[in-house]
Amino acid sequence: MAVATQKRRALLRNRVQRREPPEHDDPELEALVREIIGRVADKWTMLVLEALTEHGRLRFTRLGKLIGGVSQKMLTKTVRQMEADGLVSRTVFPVIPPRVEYELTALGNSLGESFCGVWIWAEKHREAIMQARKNFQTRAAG
Amino acid sequence: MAVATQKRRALLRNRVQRREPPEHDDPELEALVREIIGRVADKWTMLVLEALTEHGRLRFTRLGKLIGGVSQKMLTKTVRQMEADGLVSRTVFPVIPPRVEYELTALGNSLGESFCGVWIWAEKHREAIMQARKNFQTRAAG
DNA sequence: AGCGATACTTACCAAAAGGAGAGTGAAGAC
DNA sequence: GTCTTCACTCTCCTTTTGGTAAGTATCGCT
Repeated sequence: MAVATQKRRALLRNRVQRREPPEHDDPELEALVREIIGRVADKWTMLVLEALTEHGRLRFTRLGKLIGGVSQKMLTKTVRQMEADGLVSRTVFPVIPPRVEYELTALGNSLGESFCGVWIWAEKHREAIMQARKNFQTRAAG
Repeated sequence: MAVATQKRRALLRNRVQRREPPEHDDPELEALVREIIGRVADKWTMLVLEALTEHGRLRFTRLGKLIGGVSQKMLTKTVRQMEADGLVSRTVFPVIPPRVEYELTALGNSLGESFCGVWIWAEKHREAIMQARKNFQTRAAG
């Protein structure tokens, strides 16, 4: 067991160094990883992740304003799911009016770091993408 | 990934120093980046990305089988959008029966590399997530 | 003549996402 | 006594997503 874990760790390290996506040999594991990815690769989840990474601990309303364009319903839903997955902690202060603070857990923070590469990619390549879209448009029209 | 994190942190620090909240610092750019992220952080897009990263050039049907559980409709839609964004190239061979091959462009490859961190995160922390879910369940029940 | 292969497209339908707006509850300010 | 605040929750409604199944086109094979 310990040996297997070690082997697995080494494998992951190598993958990172080779910058290759993980291989999925075990179908059960693969399904699980996909389910996690599917959940985490969601627009609102990523925006909450970003806001909390940038601003640390936040109250509900402020979090919503920082994200912008999110309805209370969706914000509640997203943040609750993230709590269920252990990505954020939710602290309720028993005062009136209510005060609830959200903060990334260690797990949430590590996810934020992993997604960081994608944010940078988007910023870096936005012009290339816009150009690609234009080209596609004209090709489709012609 | 550590380098990427540093870069992002630096970027964020600059924003803070300039006293510009993210939603007001070039709203056009911000909106664009979010739109890109929203498009790219999609279940099927990520799975196509994975399949093409792992297996290189692929035909339509094989791509669908490798992803598994995707309908023709969604595969077509996803792959077309990725083509429009310049992430994949689509090569049609004028033969019968038709032969169409999909392959990542340089841009698509770089995105795959950026997402790599997320895949590894999901694999690495899947147990922590499962545990968090269990805890949340029992807490919600109690 | 009929079948299979391939990469789609289209029509139809169910489910989920998500927005708008109203309601809640209890304390403190006016 | 009414208003405000906050973090929701609930209902109603529209939009989007996505699955299923059928159709299409053309060639070679039998």
